[in-house]
Amino acid sequence: MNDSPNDSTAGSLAGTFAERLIAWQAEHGRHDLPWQNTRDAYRIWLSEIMLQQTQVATVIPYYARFLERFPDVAALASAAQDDVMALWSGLGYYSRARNLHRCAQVVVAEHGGRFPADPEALASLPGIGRSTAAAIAAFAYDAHAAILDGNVKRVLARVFGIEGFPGAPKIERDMWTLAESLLPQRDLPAYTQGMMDLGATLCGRGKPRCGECPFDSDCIAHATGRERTLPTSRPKKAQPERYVDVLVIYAGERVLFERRPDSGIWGGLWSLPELTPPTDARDADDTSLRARLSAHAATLGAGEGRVRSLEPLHGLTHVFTHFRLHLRPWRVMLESASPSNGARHAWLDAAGVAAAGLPSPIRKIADALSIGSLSDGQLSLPT
DNA sequence: CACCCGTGGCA
DNA sequence: TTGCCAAGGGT
Repeated sequence: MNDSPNDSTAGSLAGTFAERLIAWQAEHGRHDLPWQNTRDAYRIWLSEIMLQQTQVATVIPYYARFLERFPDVAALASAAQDDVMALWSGLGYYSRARNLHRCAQVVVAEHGGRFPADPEALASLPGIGRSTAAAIAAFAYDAHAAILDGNVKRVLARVFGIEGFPGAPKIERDMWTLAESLLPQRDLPAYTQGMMDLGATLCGRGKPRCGECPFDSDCIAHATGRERTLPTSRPKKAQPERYVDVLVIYAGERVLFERRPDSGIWGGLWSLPELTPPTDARDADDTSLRARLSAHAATLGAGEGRVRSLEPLHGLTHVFTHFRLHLRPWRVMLESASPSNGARHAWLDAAGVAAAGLPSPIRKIADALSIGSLSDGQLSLPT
């Protein structure tokens, strides 16, 4: 189409972009990832959700465990949320797991258990946005739809010399338009996989291997020596520090856990009771701080006056994308457990802790204290 | 539109 | 050690 000598570089390249990419993918792309070589929309969907903002190597073991436990959409739809969260525990971005669960229920209830083939219908489901919808539709149904993930943004920014942070709304709009314009009329699965593979292998963030790239001679970034500066990096922002005291409240062999609300950090996971210290009372020797922690433990665990001991444990820092969290665990020994703590609380033994979905740093604390070291326990938490 | 939401690997 | 960010979506 655009192969006349008068066309711009981008126009000329655009004419052969897809066929070059598809040829490269067949020869050098990835063909044996666990979620490839299937047309099962459920398996494709599951992989796409897990792969959102998450690297392939991290996803692989989670994907295998998840499929074994929930082999089809009906099994997932009928699962308990705690079981879903437990299998997702450690993957991060836990709204993905809650949306995944809800999506499965919607697919069963409103689509007869079959994922829709229309990208727009897919994108209306929980946890599926425009790019994920296009990936599912292309891989499962050969749909003519463009993805725009981190890989594609990097490839487009370099090959077409696009300046500006790809997360900025204007740049992103332009990239969507470009991505749509480059789509081939056929071989959508190979093309889509090729975009992902090129961005993940040759055209990676660090040192792109331009000598092996099918666009070597036409890539603007390569031609102008901008491989390292494109795509434009995200504007820096100061990351806040947060501090939290967490209570490891023992009553005999059991430890008190509480379920976090669905919204906010670690939504839907089981965690330890926590208290945010006042800015002027972060010292472990602060009398008012210890009194507050003790009172909170007593209220949660056993009523006033039943706290036998309170001692600070070794702290840790957990780094998030958007802030740093300093956790200071405290060991609290109670004389006896309160019989009722409500639906948001549970006294867990080692097997219960092993089976529960915990945030990573809380899992670290539990491991350090040898809580939940029995790894074959069944999940038994209140609903 | 701006911000929120995890974790681990790697330079 | 610190910075960067990966098969993004929701609000």
